[in-house]
Amino acid sequence: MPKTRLLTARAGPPPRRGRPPALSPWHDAAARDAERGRKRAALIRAAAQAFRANGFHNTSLDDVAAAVGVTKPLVYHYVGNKQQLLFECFCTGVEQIRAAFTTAEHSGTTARARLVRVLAGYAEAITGDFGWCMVRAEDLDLDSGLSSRVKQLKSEIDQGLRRLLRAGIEDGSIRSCDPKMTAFALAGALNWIAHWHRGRDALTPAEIAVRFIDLFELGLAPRADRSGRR
Amino acid sequence: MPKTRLLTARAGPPPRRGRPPALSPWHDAAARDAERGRKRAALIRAAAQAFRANGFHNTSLDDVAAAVGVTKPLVYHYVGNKQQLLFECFCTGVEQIRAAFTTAEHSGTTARARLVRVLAGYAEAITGDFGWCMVRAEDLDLDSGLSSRVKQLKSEIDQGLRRLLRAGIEDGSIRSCDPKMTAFALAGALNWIAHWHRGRDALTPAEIAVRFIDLFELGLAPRADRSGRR
DNA sequence: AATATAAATTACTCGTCAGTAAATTAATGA
DNA sequence: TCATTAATTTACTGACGAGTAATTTATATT
Repeated sequence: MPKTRLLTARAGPPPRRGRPPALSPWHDAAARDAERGRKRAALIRAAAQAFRANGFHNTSLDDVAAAVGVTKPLVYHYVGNKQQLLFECFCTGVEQIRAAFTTAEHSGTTARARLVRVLAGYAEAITGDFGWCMVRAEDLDLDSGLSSRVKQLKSEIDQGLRRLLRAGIEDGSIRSCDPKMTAFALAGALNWIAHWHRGRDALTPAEIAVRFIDLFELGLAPRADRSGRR
Repeated sequence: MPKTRLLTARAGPPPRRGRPPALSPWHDAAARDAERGRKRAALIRAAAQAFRANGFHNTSLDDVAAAVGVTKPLVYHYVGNKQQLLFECFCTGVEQIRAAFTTAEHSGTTARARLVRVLAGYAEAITGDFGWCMVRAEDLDLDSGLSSRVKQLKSEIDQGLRRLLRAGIEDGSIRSCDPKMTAFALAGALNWIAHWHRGRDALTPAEIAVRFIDLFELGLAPRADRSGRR
């Protein structure tokens, strides 16, 4: 794992880089804040990668700090503590999935078509850096406050899937089924990708999604009809 | 969680219980071995329950020992170390899934029917005490020796699913599909049950399996034909 | 009875790691 | 140029928990 070193190792603020600094204090303050945001994000991403590679409990904050070329106390400077760090990873991942929902919401005619869009975006998100944290991170590792927020976020995604399923049953694009169990099955299959997918896998996330969706839409049993074919 | 206390807390061998001891040394030796086996199994089961409840890293061996009314060093007496304990939990769970395969192997006419049998047994196993260990235990927590054995066992299950899928495509009971991705999707959906299922859930494992299998067999898209209907 | 062996305990060691206190360096602003 | 604030470090504490040594208690064997 190459050290990304997006954060400076030397003490003090980072050297100005690129264009010469405008003297407006406004600009400077904004730039500094942005810089801080970028560093924080880099830290969180590095943590997510380390957690995925070695697991949460086998990753020390020293490891995370080293991965980004920095020392542990700085981690505390950017994010409260280890739990918080995991939580941030989780949120970042969830955000991607929410984005998939909002994108799909306003696209596609039938609810099934929208659902398919969501599933594709979902698969993309799971294979990303934060997929592991979203899926494998245990809320058992978070104390009640953060744990319940995680459950809340997960539940929202679940509800989103169920809603689409119900809508599909309404508009006739989806066979009548138990929305709760079906949502669990869909999410489970997709989440599981985080367990086996590695960067150098034969299939791209998009290709994986296509095959999964084919199964979900058409099922294993052969079809005499052409219904559901695109 | 009530202490099961299947192991005695007093020092020394357990008090003879039930029928008076036959004096045959043969019988006694066998009985002692059996007793030891039962205690070992109880320990492993208690560990699996604790791991599921609190996670592997949040469960100390003191916890496990206490759960069974005993002290830590005895855990080492029965099983090598913490990793080994996790590994044993894993194996116990896998054994149930293998049983599902062998049962299904000799039943059902079409490969799809056999697959459905396997999936039902799989779902049962996942909801059991050892489901969590099978599914959520990270091989990252095991050092290379045990880790590779775990991977081996998982792979065998995966291959079993793929083989059934290929057989189904051959005999026409399953639509043509990518066996690898399909096996991943099926296993993922089922494994995920371990994440959300709790003992006091509305549906029994069997009922869950029925709904999952319905989705897998028939898909989300409405069917004009009756193919695949039972 | 005496000895060996197994079951279980108490009481310890030792490493790791999350989290913190205090110091340092640099930039920003008056 | 001086003071303030942010970024970053070094050097520490304190707890927890895996694993072990030595010991006790009971059963089995001769």
